[in-house]
Amino acid sequence: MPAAERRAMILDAARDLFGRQGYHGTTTDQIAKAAGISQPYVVRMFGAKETLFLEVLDATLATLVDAWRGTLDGLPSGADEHERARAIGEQFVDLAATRGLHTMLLQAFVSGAEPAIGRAAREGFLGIYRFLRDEAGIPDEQVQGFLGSGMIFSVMLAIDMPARFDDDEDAAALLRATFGEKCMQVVALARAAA
Amino acid sequence: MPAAERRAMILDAARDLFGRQGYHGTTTDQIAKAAGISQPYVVRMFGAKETLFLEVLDATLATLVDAWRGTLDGLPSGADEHERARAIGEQFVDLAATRGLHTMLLQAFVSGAEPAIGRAAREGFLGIYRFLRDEAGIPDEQVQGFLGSGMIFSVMLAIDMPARFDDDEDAAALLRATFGEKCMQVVALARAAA
DNA sequence: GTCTATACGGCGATAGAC
DNA sequence: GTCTATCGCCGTATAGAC
Repeated sequence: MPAAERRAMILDAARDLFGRQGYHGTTTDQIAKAAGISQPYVVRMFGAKETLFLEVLDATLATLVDAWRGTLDGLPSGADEHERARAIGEQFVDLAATRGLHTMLLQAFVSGAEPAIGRAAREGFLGIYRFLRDEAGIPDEQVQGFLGSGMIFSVMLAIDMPARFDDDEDAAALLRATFGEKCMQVVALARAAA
Repeated sequence: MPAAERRAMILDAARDLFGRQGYHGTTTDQIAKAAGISQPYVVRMFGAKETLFLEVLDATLATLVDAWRGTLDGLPSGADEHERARAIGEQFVDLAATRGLHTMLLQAFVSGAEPAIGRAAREGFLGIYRFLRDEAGIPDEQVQGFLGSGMIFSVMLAIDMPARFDDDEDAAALLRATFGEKCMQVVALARAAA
């Protein structure tokens, strides 16, 4: 198999595993097994586990921003900032289909104790902010609400709250409170991705 | 030293370290050194690293909820839901003085791959929701905004964004966008805690 | 391009003394 | 209540063959 294709497979498997278990909680052997190759080959291909994590982070951010660009391009040119925010907000939720995307970002944000990861995570967050401000044209007053709802969605995925919707009354109430009318849709999407 | 006091010291040291480095990224030896005792004694006292993490999580949630109760008690009895939300929101930021509190919670939320931690994290999140709803009387419509801004604050601490306020224009813009008027105060608090 | 074998360090946990 | 010594496992990384 050509190296480029192999890399993509490894990056996909690694995003899912790093997203669920974090940087230190994931072994290169788990990633290798998920990608169907040997552990030393994973290390050989990326040099070190940390480099792999950083490449996964870059790829994940690129996937997110590319998807948002596509969403904005598909919008009628007269769309105002609320419509744009709503559209990319929905796209963010839909990206749950890309397994591990949201949790991978969250894991990067909490792995700042590794200096290189901390730098990349900070820079990645700033890249998202710049995109919202400069490309999506979201005014600063709306940024907090947008980022906040994205964070809540990501954390809900991380703690697998949507799985408890049917069994736990409070879980259902919380999901309704945080996602409002879109609750059922979000829960369905999250479950399909899990 | 009496066991109870020793426990409290270990729990404090562990909260800080787990908060910065996560469950898998923190060793029982680091915690022992921070608490000034030997590594086997840490394990002996809590049985296992996982038990220690779960106890730290419980203690951290208790600290948060107790602080919030105190805040609500100090409010004039006529305070409406917006005043109550504002008061406990400020208290949440002030709790940055309790080193590692916010990041510890975040770390618990992303460590759900360990079954016992996942359960405790989910239950902890629900406990926070119940407190907001039943004790603080925050209506469901306000819950998303409240939780969202709390998440953003916690993530900003985790990636050490406040430290970049002076040097990075975009970091400053992001912090202003997410914290508004309270930005300077929040940045100062976050830095004092770091 | 991919594997097997393996070195090496580190970590959680146990044993047992004081 | 607290320590030292230590076991055994696991994880990353390297060497080197095919």
